[in-house]
Amino acid sequence: MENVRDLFQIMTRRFGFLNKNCCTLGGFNITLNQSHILYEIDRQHQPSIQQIADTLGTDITTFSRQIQTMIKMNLVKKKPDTADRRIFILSLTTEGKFVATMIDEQMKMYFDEIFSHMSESDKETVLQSIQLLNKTMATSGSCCVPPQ
Amino acid sequence: MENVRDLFQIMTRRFGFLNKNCCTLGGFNITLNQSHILYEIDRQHQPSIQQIADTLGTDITTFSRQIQTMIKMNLVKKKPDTADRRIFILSLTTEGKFVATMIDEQMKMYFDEIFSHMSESDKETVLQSIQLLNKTMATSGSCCVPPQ
DNA sequence: AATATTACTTGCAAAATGCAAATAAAAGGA
DNA sequence: TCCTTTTATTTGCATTTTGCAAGTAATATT
Repeated sequence: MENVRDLFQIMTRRFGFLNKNCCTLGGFNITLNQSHILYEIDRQHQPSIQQIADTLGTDITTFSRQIQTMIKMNLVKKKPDTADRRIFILSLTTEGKFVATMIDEQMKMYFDEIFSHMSESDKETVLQSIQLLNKTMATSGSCCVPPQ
Repeated sequence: MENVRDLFQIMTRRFGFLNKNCCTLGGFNITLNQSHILYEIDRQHQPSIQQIADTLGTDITTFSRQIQTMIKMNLVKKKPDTADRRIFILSLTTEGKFVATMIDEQMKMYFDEIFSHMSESDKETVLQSIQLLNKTMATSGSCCVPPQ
């Protein structure tokens, strides 16, 4: 058995490549980072700029500009919160949602391909393992959150 | 059970944060990217510049400059290959090796912390799952390699 | 009402990126 | 062998990305 860090490093690198491939596929040309932003806006419920920046561990001033770019690209919208006018709520435009969905389907295809080389019970074990790992990392204090 | 992509996305994000934390800890101030470069040079046997760039999926011209920076920082050395003088072999300096080792130990501590919240048999299952996953992704054609 | 905090934006200078082109060495073909 | 092609690496250059410091505007606290 290789050491633990090696296992994780290799796995996350491969997953990173997979993610990167999905960005450039199918004509739309977005960066890996933009793909992650689309993903998070799609996932979270009425997220603010600050929330997504925190989730991704990106500096807020940098993120502010990344959003400006994506608004110009017509992938993302922002509208002021009705209750607190300092806050801007992010959402995907129709085009942004389309791109996010395309990427999602592409990722699903890749995963299906990977897991097609595994028995159903192995697949089950692997997915449950990752789920357990995520749960454990979530409870495990300061180790797996953005710095500061 | 959440969907597969979500599981992976969350896991790799957490692992990314963990990695990032290790860069800034303990006084040395290197970027996440530099940490990955140290890791790969340490891991591979007499790697060339091209090899590491390929492993990390980084553009060769960008990588050439990243290495120049790390040589100036006295973390990395390069020396021409004796057999093929186009090639430069990378290695860590004493200081680079020290930093790589510190990061490695820090990562090990984090992993120990995470897995301390798990039963020994769960830990075993999780690690074997990741190993299986890596093996499967390795054989599974074009899906998990750098673009082009 | 004055002060502090929070959410977000902009100025600016530094760093990182990648394409095109250059160099230099090795490999392959006639 | 000479000529062409390929490979490994570097540099020029223009663009993009980054993050700190400082700003605005709105809410929260005192």
